[in-house]
Amino acid sequence: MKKINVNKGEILQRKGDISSKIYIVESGLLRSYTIDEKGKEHIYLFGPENWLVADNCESNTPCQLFIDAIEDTIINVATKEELLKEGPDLTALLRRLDTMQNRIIMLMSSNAKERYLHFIKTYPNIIQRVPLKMVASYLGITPEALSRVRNELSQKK
Amino acid sequence: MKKINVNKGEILQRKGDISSKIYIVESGLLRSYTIDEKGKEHIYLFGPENWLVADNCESNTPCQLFIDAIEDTIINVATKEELLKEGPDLTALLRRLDTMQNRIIMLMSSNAKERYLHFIKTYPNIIQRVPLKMVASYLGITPEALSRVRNELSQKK
DNA sequence: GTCATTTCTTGATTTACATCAATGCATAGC
DNA sequence: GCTATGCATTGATGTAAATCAAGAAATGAC
Repeated sequence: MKKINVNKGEILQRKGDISSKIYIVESGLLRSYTIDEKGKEHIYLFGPENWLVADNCESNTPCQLFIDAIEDTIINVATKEELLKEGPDLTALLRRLDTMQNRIIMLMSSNAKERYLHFIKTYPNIIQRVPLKMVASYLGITPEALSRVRNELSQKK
Repeated sequence: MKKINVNKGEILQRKGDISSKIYIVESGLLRSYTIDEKGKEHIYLFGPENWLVADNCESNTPCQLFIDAIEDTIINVATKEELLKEGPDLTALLRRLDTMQNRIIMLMSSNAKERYLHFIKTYPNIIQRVPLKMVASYLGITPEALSRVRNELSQKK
């Protein structure tokens, strides 16, 4: 488990890499994302303080996700093997599954506005720290659509 | 860890239940799903042989998912506490995370046709066993949309 | 400071999919 | 057997969000 500094913009892992690294964020902000065949970027996860960021690819298979730093970030790096040996943090693992479950349900049942409202409620601190286009990418909508949703919501107040 | 038989149509768990049960499918087919505020059903997971089906809700918080049997099914039931004590199957847990990761990426980047093609490639045996409307529900599209996709694909051949 | 690049917004248009409605086909119950 | 219920398909219409395009505003480089 090695502590390292990552500069804003630095890429830790690329899609296709064979990597079994796990990043635990101490401070700063990471993100993991894919780029699809049409060249569109989709953010899979924001990794703020205390989050664990990793691709779930099996050992020796190519990763699906890019991981980079949105802010200057301090992380602890471990290999999956190390983490498995020490006995992984089950609570964290289950919380992660819970996050993913919520995300899937949200993606299947919510429209743009509902997704945005859910996001600002669940991650109130993230929205201040990233450009809106990244929020849109996380929500699975376009920046234009997000702009209109936000506009509509501010009208109402 | 108790082995029980479940009849087709039987409901094992309802949304809102406080339950920490985990179902490991020995034979047959379970499904977990939610019903949103608009009354629409969204299938979260199909659980065929050897799959683990459970809600990831924390202990003593209400579940989000319904779980029922699509076929007559034999399952092993454990509580989360039991499973944690015995040391859970980490490989299974990671595979599950991988499945969820793929699902999220698919939901964000694929249209109806791509989702369907991905589904029949990934779960070739499921499609024979469930009504198409459940496949549609899993894919996050309507039965009508699925019907049109399938129609279009069969034209091409 | 200026200039360049990226981000955000606004409007017009298009498109994929949902919704609504009707009909055909099964399967199950009696 | 017949009737009822659920499932699948097809067509017509509606709609949320994508796409395309152009400016405005913010950010960063020098």
